[in-house]
Amino acid sequence: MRWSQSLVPTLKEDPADAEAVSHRLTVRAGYVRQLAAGIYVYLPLGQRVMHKVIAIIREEMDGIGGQEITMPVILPAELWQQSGRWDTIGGEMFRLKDRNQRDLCLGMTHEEVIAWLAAHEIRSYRDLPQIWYQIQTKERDEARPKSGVLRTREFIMKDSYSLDRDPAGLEERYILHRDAYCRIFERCGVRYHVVESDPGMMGGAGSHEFMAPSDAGEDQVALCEKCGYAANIELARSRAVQPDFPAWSLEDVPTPGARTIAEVSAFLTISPALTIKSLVVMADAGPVLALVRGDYQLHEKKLQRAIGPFRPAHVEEVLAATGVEPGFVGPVGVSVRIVADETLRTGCYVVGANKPDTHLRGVVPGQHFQAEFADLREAAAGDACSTCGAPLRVERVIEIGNIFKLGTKYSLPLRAVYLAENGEERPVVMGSYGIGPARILAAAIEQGHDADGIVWPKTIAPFQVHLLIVNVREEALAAIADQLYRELTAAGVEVLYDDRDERPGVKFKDADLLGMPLRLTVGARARKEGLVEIRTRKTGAVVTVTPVEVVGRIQELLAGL
RNA sequence: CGGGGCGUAGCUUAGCCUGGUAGAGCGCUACGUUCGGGACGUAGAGGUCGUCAGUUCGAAUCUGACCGCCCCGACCA
Repeated sequence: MRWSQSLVPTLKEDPADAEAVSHRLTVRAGYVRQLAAGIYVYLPLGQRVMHKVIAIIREEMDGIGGQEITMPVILPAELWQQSGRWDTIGGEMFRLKDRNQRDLCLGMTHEEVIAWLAAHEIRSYRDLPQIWYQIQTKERDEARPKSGVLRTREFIMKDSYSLDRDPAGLEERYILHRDAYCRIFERCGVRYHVVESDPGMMGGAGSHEFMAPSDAGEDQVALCEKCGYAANIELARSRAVQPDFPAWSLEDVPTPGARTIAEVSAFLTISPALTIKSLVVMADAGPVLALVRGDYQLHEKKLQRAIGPFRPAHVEEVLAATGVEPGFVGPVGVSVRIVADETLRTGCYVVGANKPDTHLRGVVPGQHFQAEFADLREAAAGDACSTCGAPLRVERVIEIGNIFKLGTKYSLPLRAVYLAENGEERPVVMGSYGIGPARILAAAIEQGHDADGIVWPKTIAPFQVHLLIVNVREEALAAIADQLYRELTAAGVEVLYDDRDERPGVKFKDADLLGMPLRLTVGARARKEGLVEIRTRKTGAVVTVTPVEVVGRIQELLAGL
């Protein structure tokens, strides 16, 4: 591709509204433009990256027997009413009416359509198993689009769905997908972890997420280096390291003005691990007191699993439930439901005394108050792995793929059933599997960049070679560069040919910014000594070769990347 | 949805507090010089200062409403 005839609008300065590295670089290097919050145009270079990622995904999906189809973006409400998700999914679903006032929505995922299709077309156990997939635009009215192409309201997704006779079949299809996903992310050159995850609104019996380590990520995972345990922090299990508990006897201690755990532990000069954090929340059935050890964070999803939907209590509600303002609330002597984190089964703690400016020291759970116990705390770095005991690491990540065992959650309401060998009618057992190509693009940049710009993995770079002619007006140079462009292209190497009439500095800066794996420079040395330079973007290593050697050396260098 | 910030030329922005007809750098056009790490000169084009209403003799500037964008949180594939 000749740059002089292409749309590659690079910017000298960072766009004012971009913060994440991948956001800044995709905009500056001319890969994308933002049309509205969470809505993007892919320019030619961005489009080429997406094509490459998608081609890899398609190969691997076809490789496990996937059959590509395309489902509609506009969907009738009835399907979603049948599965129940018309009501359970909130503002995230774009909804509209047609000219006859019929309810429609824009597709955010396609389990319902797949179940509908299966209900119509699958009749016998002989028709199973099946893997159907599509690579198509999804629409989700995200509450908060952010970080460029990482979280958008419209995005391409590869979603696939497996149909099986029974859970054993689902397990097979699930493993096939897991392994295919590993190959996809490896081929795309992104680092990732496979972690246990929360099925969330998808429902079902189990799920994993594919997580690319990056500071720009929205999720966190807990990892055990020793035994390989890996889980989203939303459900990660771990064992707290127990402090040495002093032999306190039960007594009130004055703590004037000390409300937060930090203030109380500093005032009493004790470790936060010797305190209990008491939080009042309002559940459907009324107030609940949730307890975690002072040095831990309450994980709201875990609490929700334990008590159902809730919200933080207002000050008046805290007063009504405990008789004291937030800051001095504790579990002793209150009459509300108490749910405590597992960590608190043993020990001796300082808690709020439910009296102003007072805490209670020497509280022993089970003796001074009764509680239900559940896993409520967020796993933290340094916790012991619940499987092997080694210390856990916590890492920030970008979710680039996920796999769900759905079971019969959608096949039952949508009547996707088949006739078994023995004549029995049975529900199809489903799985669903997603990958976000744009997140692979962004994760690759987050993981591969330096101060000068992007450093693409060769497999998803828009071009392998950035051919740079230092001065297009020198005919001798132009002749050499044109010739190299033709030869490389003929040899099947993808070349971005910077044939613009720009000064060398501009071209070098842009080459670094765009991030192609190899840069081929035709400049003064070509004129004087008949030599051209090949520079590896990642390492900066330069080799000097004669023009006739170029194609061979380029292929060699690419093979080595 | 709650909190914070910001909307001035294609991009990055000054001016706003203290009202008096809008400025810079980059980019763009033309010509000349220059040509291996974001050159220089000369001459140009380009702005309903987000929108609407109000205050005022006069509003980019003050007030209100609305719209849009970013960040934190909530929510969530």
